[in-house]
Amino acid sequence: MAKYQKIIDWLNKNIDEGRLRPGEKIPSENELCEMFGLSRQTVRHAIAKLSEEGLLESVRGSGTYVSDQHAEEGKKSVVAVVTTYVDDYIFPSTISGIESTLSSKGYSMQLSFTNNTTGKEKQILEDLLERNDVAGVIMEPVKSALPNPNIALYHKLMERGMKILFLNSYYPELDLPHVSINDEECAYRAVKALAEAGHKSIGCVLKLDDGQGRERYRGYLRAMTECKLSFTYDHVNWIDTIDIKDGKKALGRVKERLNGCTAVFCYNDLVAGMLMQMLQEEGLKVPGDMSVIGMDDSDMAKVGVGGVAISSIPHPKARLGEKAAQNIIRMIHSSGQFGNATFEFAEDVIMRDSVRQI
Amino acid sequence: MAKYQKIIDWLNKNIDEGRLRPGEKIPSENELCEMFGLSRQTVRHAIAKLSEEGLLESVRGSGTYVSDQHAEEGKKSVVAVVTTYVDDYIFPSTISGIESTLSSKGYSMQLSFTNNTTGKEKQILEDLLERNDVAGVIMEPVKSALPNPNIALYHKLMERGMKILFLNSYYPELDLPHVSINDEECAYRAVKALAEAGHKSIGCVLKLDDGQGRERYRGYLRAMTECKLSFTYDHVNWIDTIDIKDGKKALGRVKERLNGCTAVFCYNDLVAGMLMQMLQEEGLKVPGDMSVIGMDDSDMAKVGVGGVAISSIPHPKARLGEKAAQNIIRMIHSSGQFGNATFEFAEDVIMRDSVRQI
DNA sequence: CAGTATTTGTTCGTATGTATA
DNA sequence: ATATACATACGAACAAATACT
Repeated sequence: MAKYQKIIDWLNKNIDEGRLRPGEKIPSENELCEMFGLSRQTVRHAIAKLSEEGLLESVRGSGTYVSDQHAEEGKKSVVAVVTTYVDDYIFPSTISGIESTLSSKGYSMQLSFTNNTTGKEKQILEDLLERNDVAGVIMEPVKSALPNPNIALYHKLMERGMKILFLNSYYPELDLPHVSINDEECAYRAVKALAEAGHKSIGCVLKLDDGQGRERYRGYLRAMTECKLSFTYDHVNWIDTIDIKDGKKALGRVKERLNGCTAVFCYNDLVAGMLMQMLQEEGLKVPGDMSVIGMDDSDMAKVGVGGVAISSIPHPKARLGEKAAQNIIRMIHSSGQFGNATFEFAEDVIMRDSVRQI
Repeated sequence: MAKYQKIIDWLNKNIDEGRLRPGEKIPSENELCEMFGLSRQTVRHAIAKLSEEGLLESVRGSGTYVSDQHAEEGKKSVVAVVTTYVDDYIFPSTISGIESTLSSKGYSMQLSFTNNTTGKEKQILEDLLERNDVAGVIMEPVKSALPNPNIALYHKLMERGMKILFLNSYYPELDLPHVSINDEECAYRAVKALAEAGHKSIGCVLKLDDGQGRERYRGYLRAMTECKLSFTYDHVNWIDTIDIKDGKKALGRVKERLNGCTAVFCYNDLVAGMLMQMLQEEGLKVPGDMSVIGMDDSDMAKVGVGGVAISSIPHPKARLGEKAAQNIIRMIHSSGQFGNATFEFAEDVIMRDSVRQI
């Protein structure tokens, strides 16, 4: 190893461990020469290297000082925001909430999409590893219910001190904070609302490839158990993202599996709407024959399908984004340790036409 | 001036002026020593400085080479995208189109919002001036119909070689390319469609504070002239962004000014929808008493107001974003000169319930 | 305030090691 | 194998800015 590298290591170590604090003067070149038994040229080479990195700043006639943290933070004013894809009704508000909060605190936002594929996620994470101007990441997990092949990359980012906050869901393998809705609690409230309306046999249609589906399933189960309703796995329907795009095809099976149910809890309003449309086309009435409840309180829920407005649980949208941005900024400012930045929203059901009181 | 600075200047000049091309070997350290009559340390110091900047790369045992352009571009792989605000129906698709195209070419997207205020625009432009990792900007103008106080900042950016492409509209003061819909042509087609349906007295409701309103007004005028319809300025209604948020209040005046019209061309579907709602509430029938045509082909147009689907001109949304991203990349790659990167989309009217055939 | 010591900035010279052509 | 060219390292000197007495 080169001799100057030893000086670099020594300085790095002392700065890291707090023996040399920001603004403090490091030993003079001649002192370092004696300490290491090296020539001044070599010492100067080491100092030059660290100065290039911005860790040290020399003042002629005075000395060499450890850079202010502040000066370093000024350069790292970008927060990367990575989401899966763009939907029309939640994404715009959330992203707007994130951006307005970030920009009011002097940060700019870099936005990427994973298209919900781990390949693209990998590419984005590798890019983040190479960049040194990104202070933090707000990340929406990719297929968070399935084992993720990019966990090692997250660990690398964490080792480099990158602040990471998950949005909407989280990877159980990583001990990192998240900001999301409390999917379990929301699902619980939705199903409980159906039970309180007098329904005994309640099915569900959930998404299987993200953690939100998993959590909502847990909430469904808790409500069913607590309300002492009989639970049959026959009434549990799992669909995935592709099914949602295909639409009716995938929902054909669903109708059969809801046989005997008087109510169904749907993953979101989009699924609820598609289901209602299918039921109506087959001559069944909502809520007469089947009560339906969704999530997100989208425009579709308000307008309704076939004139039947959909009961739903509101999504905090803009507030979710603001909270996520606030928390990533807190994490960035607090060096090393920070309080728990996890936050979960839970809203109450908005009852509309699609649920029948028995 | 330090002697090593002379070497740096000489090298910079030769690289700038193309005498030393990317990939080429610069004179060896010893050659430079002789050329400048300086010691090898001094020459090495100069080379080290430039290597830190990424302009030179030394290979032990071989020589020092001018960095590939490619290696330099690798660092400037951020495209800033600045839009006014987030709406629910055009923005998501457009931004998604931009991001997917940028990311497929190895660029990442930094997104900011001006909230349609010149103050925020100024702040963003100043930030861009300080940053040196941004290769290009896709910019949606702020209130593009009014004189812009930030033109000087745009000139500064241009002087620094920043590639700038405008989206949706443009500043007439600046000779810069834009990607947008052809507002003039689209408005022309919409109004012509009304004329071809037999309408003689056609009004309009347009937005006054952006260039799109101005262009659509020109299209309205051209259609009226070409179809030899009588034009009265009484039938021209100007509203601004705040009116749209206020909703009905501002449209009260509009109804009076449309007196005598049998059809009206609206700035977009949102305005068309609000107008239709107001007319319906006052007992007037669409299209019986008044035919309405909008723009953007939003969900609202498809679903309709009071069961009346709105005729509209489609917005290319995702394609607009893709085109903008493609063109900014073209501009970035072509050093200095580039072909005209301006592109305008023009779509055909989609006729629905809201226009009556006379 | 002046003078001196300290500290970094610049430049010269020299030497050895190591990768490449 | 040799010459070339970069990488690392040491020694020395003076200049310029700062700090201290």
